[in-house]
Amino acid sequence: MDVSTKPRPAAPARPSARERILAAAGDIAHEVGPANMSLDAVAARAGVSKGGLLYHFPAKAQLLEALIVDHLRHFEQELGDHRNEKGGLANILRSYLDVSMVDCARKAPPASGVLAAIVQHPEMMAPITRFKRQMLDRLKADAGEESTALILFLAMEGMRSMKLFNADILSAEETGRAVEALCDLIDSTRRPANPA
Amino acid sequence: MDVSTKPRPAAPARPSARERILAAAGDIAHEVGPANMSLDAVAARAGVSKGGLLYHFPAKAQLLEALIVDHLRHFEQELGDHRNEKGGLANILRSYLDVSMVDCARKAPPASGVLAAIVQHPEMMAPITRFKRQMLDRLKADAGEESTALILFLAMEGMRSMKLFNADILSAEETGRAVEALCDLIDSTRRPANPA
DNA sequence: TTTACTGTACCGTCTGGACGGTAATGTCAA
DNA sequence: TTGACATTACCGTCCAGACGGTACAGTAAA
Repeated sequence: MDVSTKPRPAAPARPSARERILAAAGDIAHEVGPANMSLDAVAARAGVSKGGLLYHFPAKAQLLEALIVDHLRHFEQELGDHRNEKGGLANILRSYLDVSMVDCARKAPPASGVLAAIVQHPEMMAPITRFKRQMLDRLKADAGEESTALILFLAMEGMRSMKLFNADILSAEETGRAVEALCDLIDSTRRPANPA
Repeated sequence: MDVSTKPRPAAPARPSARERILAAAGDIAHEVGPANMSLDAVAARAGVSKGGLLYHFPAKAQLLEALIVDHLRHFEQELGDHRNEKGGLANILRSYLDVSMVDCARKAPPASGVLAAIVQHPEMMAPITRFKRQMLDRLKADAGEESTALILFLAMEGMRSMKLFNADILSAEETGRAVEALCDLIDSTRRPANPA
């Protein structure tokens, strides 16, 4: 009953302004289109003044870059978590597939933020391209056959792009069957677990 | 020697203003980023005054829409041509694969125009989504196994998205091997040619 | 006369971002 | 203990420039 235990009456344990801004940027980009994301709108959505926003991100480009960095780090994090859960036994192909699909099942906003960054500053695609190239190399290293890694990678890029554009083309059933087929592909070309 | 045979001294058989504008839009979108495509820049690149541009496309949204319609019609056209070349014998899966890959091998600008449209007016994604859904249905109808159609579709979406973002992730060799693998997949699950 | 533009001038709106506050919270010497 | 200053984390306003779009007078070919 005593409200005084919570010094701040509203918003218990509210995320930091920075996090709120990043999340708001994704939301706004998703709502008005990635090309039309204005700082005013982001600030308002984040519950921050424009001055406050510019304190955390002195230029729009820096906000956009943060969106990308965040996204990449988040994916890498989830990939690591997934592999640890499986005790490091699962091969990367499967982890990559699972994490990508979980990512795609999420709400669109975060991806829209990344899209906003890319279309406003095409050069920001570079770190993403690098990241994906490394990802592909990791897949190739662990795949029994190169073609398996390539097809899996391409299929996941396809999934991701459909999510990025909010294009719900595949039904849930089709998505499930596609994943199943990719699993079969991975397993059928799996190389001998350990040469020892 | 007589220049008077060509009434216009410069640019022999120059494409129509409309076509030039559409092409210029793609170029500009590619150069400055799909979000930063301004009408002034497009008009200048197309060698048309701003008034001239607005004569053909009274609003920016109409230019963007034309970019999408053009792109879709162009793809459909190429698909038809490809099938006719093969005397209608090639199954759609192969035609779709070939045409998609040719499309991806082209210079990026046209795709950037489409991207510009989508990110500025997300609702313009709808016709593209519809088109792709129909494409997928056609693939499914002709595939021996649904999973083949799904994987091929996803992989091509992946290819297309990498092109869209100018991300040259796969080497030419990898691309070739991926296509080969997809061909094998199509052939290995081909259903009996004709039940008659 | 119509079509297909050119060229210029202009308007209102939006946007990024610069800037000058300010309140709260340290930090530290006297 | 206190006053002086520094730092952090913002707020709110203002402005120059860019952009989409309008208006309109002119022109050259069909």
